[in-house]
Amino acid sequence: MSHITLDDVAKVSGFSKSTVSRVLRNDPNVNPITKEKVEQVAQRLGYIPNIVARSLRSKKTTTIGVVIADICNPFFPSVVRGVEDVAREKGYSIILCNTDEKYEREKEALNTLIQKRVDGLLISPVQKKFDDLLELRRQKIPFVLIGRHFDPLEMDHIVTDDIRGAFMATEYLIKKGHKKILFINGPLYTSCARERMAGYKKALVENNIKLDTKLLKEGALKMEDGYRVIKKAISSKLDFTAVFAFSDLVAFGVIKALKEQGRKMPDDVAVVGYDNIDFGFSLELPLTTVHIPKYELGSEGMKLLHRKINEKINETQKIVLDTKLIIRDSA
Amino acid sequence: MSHITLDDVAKVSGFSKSTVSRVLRNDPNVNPITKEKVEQVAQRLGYIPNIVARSLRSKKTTTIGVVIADICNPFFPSVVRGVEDVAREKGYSIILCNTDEKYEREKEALNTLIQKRVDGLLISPVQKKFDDLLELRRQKIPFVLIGRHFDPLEMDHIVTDDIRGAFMATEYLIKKGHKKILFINGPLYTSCARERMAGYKKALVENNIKLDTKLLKEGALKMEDGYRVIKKAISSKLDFTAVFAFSDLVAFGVIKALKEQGRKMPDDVAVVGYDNIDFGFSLELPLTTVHIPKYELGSEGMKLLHRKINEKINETQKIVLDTKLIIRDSA
DNA sequence: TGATAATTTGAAATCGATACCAAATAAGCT
DNA sequence: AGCTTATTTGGTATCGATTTCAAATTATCA
Repeated sequence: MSHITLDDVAKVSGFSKSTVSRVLRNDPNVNPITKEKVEQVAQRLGYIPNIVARSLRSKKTTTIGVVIADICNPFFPSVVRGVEDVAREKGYSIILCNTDEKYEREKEALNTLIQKRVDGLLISPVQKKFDDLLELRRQKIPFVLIGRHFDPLEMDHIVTDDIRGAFMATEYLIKKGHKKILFINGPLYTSCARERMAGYKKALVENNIKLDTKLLKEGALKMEDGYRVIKKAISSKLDFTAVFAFSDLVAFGVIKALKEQGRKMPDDVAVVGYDNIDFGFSLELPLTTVHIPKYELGSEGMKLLHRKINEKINETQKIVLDTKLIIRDSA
Repeated sequence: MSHITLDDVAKVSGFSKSTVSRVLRNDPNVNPITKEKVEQVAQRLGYIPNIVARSLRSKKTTTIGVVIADICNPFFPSVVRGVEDVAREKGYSIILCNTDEKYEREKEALNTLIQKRVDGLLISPVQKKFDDLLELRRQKIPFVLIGRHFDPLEMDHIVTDDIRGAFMATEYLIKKGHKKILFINGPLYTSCARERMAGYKKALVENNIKLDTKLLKEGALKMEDGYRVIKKAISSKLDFTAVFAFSDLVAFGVIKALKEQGRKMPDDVAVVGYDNIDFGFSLELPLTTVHIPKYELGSEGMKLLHRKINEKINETQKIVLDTKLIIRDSA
């Protein structure tokens, strides 16, 4: 006795495979009495449906792929949690893949996910290239981008209003009297870095502050990056009174470097982060930051994906969630 | 043209399905010249193997289930990352499920994972009941418990030495002169809470300190729990000079409450946490804590699972990883 | 009551691969 | 050359469900 199959249930209950299948799928076209009988037999035999077989025939796996940079980046757990909650509710499981911000890894992940025939994908794309995404489109596999988007490519996505987020952060610093705001931005191949740059510049322009390109740094993703930039800035005597960091993680590095250099926060240097990750509040000086609705990014993204999978929506859906400034003590 | 199948590749290349299948699986029993030809055709047609079909026949899905309490609990991302890295390397994908520490959710998760025919499971069990795990065993599905274990049940697991961890933490506090150490433990249905309790008591005994049950609290899992316990302890004038918390998360709550009550750390009250999560260092006063090798818990757990799946190991494997005390400033 | 429609059931084909065994071909050796 | 063995290939059954379409049964109503 290897495993009880639908066949076994059919034989024992005396009904056909078709009928048994209908019962187990809760197909309404079946006599309640029959249903009852079949269910009892299934129960008694300890029948466990084989979803692999079902998937092969029905061409649905009730599984979706979630491709992110790194679950250890405190930005992502909430996103993934949002996805999983909605996915579970709708009957999907999620396969999680980390790319470490490497295009090749993203491509590999998408490949196996395609081969495993996931019903759809939620992707926080690396954005160094996008051939792999075009391939998804060619395969007609529904997918939704999370947190980043490719502007001219007309792909479904859910993002946050980063122009506004960066604008608010920068303007807040300006209103506090800062004119020399060091902007440690992320890699410019990401849409969010480009948009935050736009927000930063917009705030400067509207407040008649001339852009100083020496105050623009890019490519920061991790704590070390923030740390390194500050160390270098200080050793090269760069003049700045405030720092706007690409992420809270980067801001943490900034704060660490500042502390080591004996610069006081927020008096010597004001610091504003981005993301509003947990524990940003538990710093020596709670971090002022721009809040991103991370959970909603995931949950709403999954809802959109679900619609994409089940309804035939042709137009590209673009969702933009609001950001908001969280004022605490670091600026 | 819906999708290119192995059949199509066979027809176009002129070889049989069997041969084509062998080529695509890298079976060595095939003429290199044939292999070359078939691969070219597959490439040209844009053939994408259907792993669902393969899984049905081969009874292997190259997918494993990962069941944890909550990816948003900062303890888990590293664990999951460790799992995923090794899994990917060995050719597996991971399906992630959150249980929120609820038995019913765990049971549901295991059910769908069984139905999806995962090759194995990594589980951080809720431990309120374990019928679902016995069912896994009955189904002969390999699984490894992570971070928690059921002592008399002889199940494979990978855990940390929590008796020693709690012992070290407690003894450290004692050596610092503390005699009244409030122990805010986790729920006693978890093996780790019970072991930490044992470590705590052992340290007291070895140092001739009488156990005061009023200093024992249990059931704490989240920040709020730590916060609440301290508030209540202080309002009821409980006498303590140190706190040993079940987790860093709980310790954060403790610290918050302490701060609100105007008690200084570490002079009025010393605090020690557990887990050594990221950002524990970035507190006002960096947190003294017990380090758990989270990544290794995941990666080694996955390695063990892989062996369990591929070799027929009958004896139960129990792995115990070392904990270590991280001395910082909070105690 | 008899014709028609609705409900319920079943038989067979199918999803796309792998497994198993047999056949064909090539290689090795006395 | 002739026989044995190794290598390579092919045919068919199979994994375990769903789908499609037809048949049987029951219900509806003039």
